[in-house]
Amino acid sequence: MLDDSTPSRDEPGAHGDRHPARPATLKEIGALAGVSIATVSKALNGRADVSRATRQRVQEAADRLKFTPNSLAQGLLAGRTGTVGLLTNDLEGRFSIPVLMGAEDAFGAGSVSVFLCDARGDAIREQHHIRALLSRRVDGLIVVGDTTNPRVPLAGSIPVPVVYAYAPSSDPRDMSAVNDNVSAGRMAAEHLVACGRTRIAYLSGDPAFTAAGERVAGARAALREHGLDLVGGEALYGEWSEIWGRAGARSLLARHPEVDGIVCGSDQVARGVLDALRELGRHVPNDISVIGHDNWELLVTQSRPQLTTVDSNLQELGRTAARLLGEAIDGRTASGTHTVACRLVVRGSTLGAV
Amino acid sequence: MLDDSTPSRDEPGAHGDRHPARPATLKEIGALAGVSIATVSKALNGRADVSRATRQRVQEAADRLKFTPNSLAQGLLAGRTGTVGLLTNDLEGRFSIPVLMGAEDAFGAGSVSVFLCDARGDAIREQHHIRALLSRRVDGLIVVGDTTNPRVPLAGSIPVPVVYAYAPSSDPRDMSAVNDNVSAGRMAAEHLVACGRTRIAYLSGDPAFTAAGERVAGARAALREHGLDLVGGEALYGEWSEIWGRAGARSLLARHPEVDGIVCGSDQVARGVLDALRELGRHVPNDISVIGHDNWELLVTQSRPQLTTVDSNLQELGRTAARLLGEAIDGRTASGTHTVACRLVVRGSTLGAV
DNA sequence: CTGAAAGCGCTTACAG
DNA sequence: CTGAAAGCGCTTACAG
Repeated sequence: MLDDSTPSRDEPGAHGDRHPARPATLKEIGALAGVSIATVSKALNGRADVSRATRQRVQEAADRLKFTPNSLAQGLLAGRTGTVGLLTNDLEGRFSIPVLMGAEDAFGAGSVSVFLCDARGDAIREQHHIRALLSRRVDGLIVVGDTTNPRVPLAGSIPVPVVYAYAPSSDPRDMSAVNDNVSAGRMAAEHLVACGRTRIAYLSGDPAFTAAGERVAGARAALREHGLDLVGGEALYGEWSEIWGRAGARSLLARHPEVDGIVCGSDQVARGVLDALRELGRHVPNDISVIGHDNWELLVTQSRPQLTTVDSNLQELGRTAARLLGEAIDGRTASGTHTVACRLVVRGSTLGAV
Repeated sequence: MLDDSTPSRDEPGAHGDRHPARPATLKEIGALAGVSIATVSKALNGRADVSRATRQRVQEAADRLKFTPNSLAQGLLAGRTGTVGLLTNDLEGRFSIPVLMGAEDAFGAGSVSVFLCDARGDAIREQHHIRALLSRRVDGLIVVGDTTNPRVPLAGSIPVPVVYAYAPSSDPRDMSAVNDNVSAGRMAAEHLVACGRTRIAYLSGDPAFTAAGERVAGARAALREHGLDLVGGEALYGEWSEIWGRAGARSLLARHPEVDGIVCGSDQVARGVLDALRELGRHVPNDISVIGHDNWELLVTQSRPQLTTVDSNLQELGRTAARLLGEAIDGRTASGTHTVACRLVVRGSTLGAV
């Protein structure tokens, strides 16, 4: 019988001996329950061949000692650690955290833990992190880009599966999980057309980003299907900023005052456009409908009016990356680029347009 | 002699056999170099008592096999894993990532790896993550709050040191690393006074946040030292949003048109204030100087003019948290609340004020 | 200077 | 149903 009145070895006063004994081991549980460590292991792992009575006795002893199995030892035996590395360059955490969350979901909370490493755009630091992660025997790696541009694959031969998220690997044989920016652009233009807009212009971002051109291409394709083309014949490129959005909108409206819809390459650009239109006395959405990309909370909910946008579903992207990685770890490799759809989020900047 | 012309067992074609043999072990290196694993271990770990010749032979063999030591095995022996858990509720990653970066710096990249877990404000999920982390035998835990409000300490007796970052633990005996919001508020007001402002108002954020009141208290203290008080006698509270910033500014200016400086509880509020002032025809900084808090890149660089603000030094906060945790892990516990200073960042919204 | 042995905490055949 | 033994990959006294 376990004597519950005896204070357990692991229950110090709340703030007295704060880090008491090292964690309990199978051996100690075995001693307390009067069985061998092999039996403790089986009992705790729910193996069939343990008597009910023994199993219960072991369980009680384990609870008494606040037993937590040592994953290191388990990992050493199993040849698998249940850990993955998430490598990012994302200084602001805008992409990494949603991707991390999606990955946690997909892996099933608890069964897999994620090492997050920020390389800060530094190749040396990236190498350090990779070495450390491999030394910790992660089962796989997710590399999150800070832009949608393809990136060079990790250097050297990595002995575990790697999935590139957001930014694909430039090697098509690698596994990548990315947004479908073409259909995102299509989605944006379709929505403006559905709002009854026919004189639609495009204010894009930095042309050095593949996402910029892809979104424009999608939008133009959609317009063509409706017998339309972009006002001015071309998208205007600048940078991913409100400043550019404001300047671009002024310039656009000066040349093409007839515009009744503007697709913006990002929410930042769109936010600038909204401010400029307000100052030009153009009403959104009555005179002009505006739509952005990204669904960046801070920008879209605080603008006047709130901004309709195309969400990148980053969390879903993370889930997809994690799923791919999981399959590869299990030997069912699905190489190549996997696409995650975006999602229209309608708000005041297009809603109620006449 | 090692024969370099023989392809090593670990060099598959770039995309052929992608995940070749499991990683090399000391045993394999020993076999290749013709020594025992004990000697391999000593040679690779730079122990003194190994002959130069042997050490070199071992090193060559290790390089040949692309040896990476198994941290799990090392951790099992050492009773230390060189890992810490970072527990956050920060959906946007705005705080977690800078804190993570600071922690990586303080720990020294490579020597410590960080598990990042997002509890998403869910106590159950937090428990799951803690169990998983303890199972992985992290050496310590950093708990990052998503607000500056004190939080309840982790439930149960955690067998490793815990440092609370950004949000302190409500138990003063715990280790916490937080901003000094009082002196941040003081800093903001001092700066406006230094700019020659004398009719200074305060537009705060959500009064439910301790940071709101602390910043106000600091600002008032600074003003009093200059024989000033807040215009209107009190700070105006609302929420942490541009919408409130716009509304608050209008209301403030209607009642106190003489205002020549506005301290804002956050950059979001300040951004709203800037927009409202512009629409009211008040020039910033000539008529009115405006200062915010947080130095949130997206907000401060895209506003008109750019926003002077008080940076929270989150990365430094992360370094401090990591340093505290490191000391606690080494047994040199420094309990209590440790404060990280903020930093004034001057931009156009106060610069050049007449 | 080198190596055999014990052991970190666990799991898994294999006997009993 | 239970346990002794081997072993995952490594480090560390301890002999030689």
